[in-house]
Amino acid sequence: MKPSHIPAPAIKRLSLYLRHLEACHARAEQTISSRQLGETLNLTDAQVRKDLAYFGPFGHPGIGYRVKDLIAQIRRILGTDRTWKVVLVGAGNLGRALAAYRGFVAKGFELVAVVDSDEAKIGQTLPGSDSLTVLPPSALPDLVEHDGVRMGILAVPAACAQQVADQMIAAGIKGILNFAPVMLNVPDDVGVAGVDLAVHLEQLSFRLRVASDEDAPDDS
Amino acid sequence: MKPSHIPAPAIKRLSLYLRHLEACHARAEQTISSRQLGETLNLTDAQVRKDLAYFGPFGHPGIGYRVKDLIAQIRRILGTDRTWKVVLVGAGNLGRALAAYRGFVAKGFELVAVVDSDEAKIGQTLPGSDSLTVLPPSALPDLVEHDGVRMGILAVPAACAQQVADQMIAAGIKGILNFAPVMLNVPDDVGVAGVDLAVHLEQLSFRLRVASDEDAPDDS
DNA sequence: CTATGTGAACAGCTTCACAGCG
DNA sequence: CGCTGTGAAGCTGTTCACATAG
Repeated sequence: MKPSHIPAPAIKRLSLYLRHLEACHARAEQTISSRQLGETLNLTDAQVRKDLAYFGPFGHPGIGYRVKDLIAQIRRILGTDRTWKVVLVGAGNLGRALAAYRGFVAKGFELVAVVDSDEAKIGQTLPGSDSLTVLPPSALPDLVEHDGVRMGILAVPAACAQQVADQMIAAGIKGILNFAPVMLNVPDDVGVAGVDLAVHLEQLSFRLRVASDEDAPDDS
Repeated sequence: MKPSHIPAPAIKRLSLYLRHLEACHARAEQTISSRQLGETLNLTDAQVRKDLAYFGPFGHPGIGYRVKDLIAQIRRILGTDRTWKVVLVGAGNLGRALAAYRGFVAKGFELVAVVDSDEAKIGQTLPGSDSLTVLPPSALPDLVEHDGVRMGILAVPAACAQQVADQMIAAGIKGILNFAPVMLNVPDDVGVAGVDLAVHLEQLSFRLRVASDEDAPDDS
């Protein structure tokens, strides 16, 4: 039986396993052991086995995991065995880049629309993307109801992020990938993942500061 | 005395505290209690106090924390009281957007150079940025030694990410913000923070899949 | 003999509860 | 009183060690 509660970090690692498994599959490898899968990602073999065992007995004692099967299983678990339609909200610098960035297109996500509240941008066609035209925010409800969009990427300035997020939620969007450096307030049934560049850079800064210098360590 | 080991999650929250404190400062608020600071970020007051107390007794019993002072302290802890010079490596879609994106410029980081190995891109001037010209990878050692660059943002295709990271490390870069969907192999004295869009989207996908209970619950 | 799946031991992070200070 | 700083308790996630299967 599966545990009712699965650690959040385990879900994150599932994505990493999938990434590596896809690389193995491309190299035509048939099976992989928990040890092999773990050492690429600096994890113990026990960690890998436990993560996978949360979801089912996918392995074969004495053999390991069949790469092809495990890919299919993890995709099913993560929900990327289907394709999720995604709307990009915000056509500023960051938004335009994300529209042109194809890194996630082949991985179960499809960018089907771009929305911006700036009158001047509405109607523009974004270069690099599949000729996506910038739509007004009023198009959001239709995208959800008619086009089956469930997820949105939020790439607007911090000052209006919460307000725009509210519009997205009101339209029926259930998952938001937030690039604005603010903590979004959302209902329980809406998922938020935050990507804050400043936070990441600050983490690095902290590591470098303690590693390299100690001219002014601090107090006493 | 301060504990020799500080939990990594605490460092991450420090960035979030800083973000909120800056907002408070902009609203001319003088002091803030651990409870107030915590409830904006969905954290307990004890959590906030413990995080801050790892680094020193910044609070004042009966009053709380002085916003201005705490901002200065956290900046000092994170190392963003100085400005870090950053090089962007990779002038593709994502790289160009990051160059134009000003979200982190005012927060202690300054983009001073852009590097790409594509001959066709070298010499180009990126729009939106401060007239940065794309340099060849051979410029990296000079940027580190002469210009004081310590950190790099890696925005190149997955296939060459490790190789390019090795060049950066060889040049003396000590912190890498990695946008490529691969696990980088680096020495202990180099810090890596990864931003993987596919991983984040997959986390959302998982949440949505389980939230919207469905047709094929799982295995047997 | 190899490699999985898993209860038990362990470690690390968070919350609690209270002493102490303004 | 209000609020911080902090040992102690509690909980969650990771590692260990072994039974089990091929």
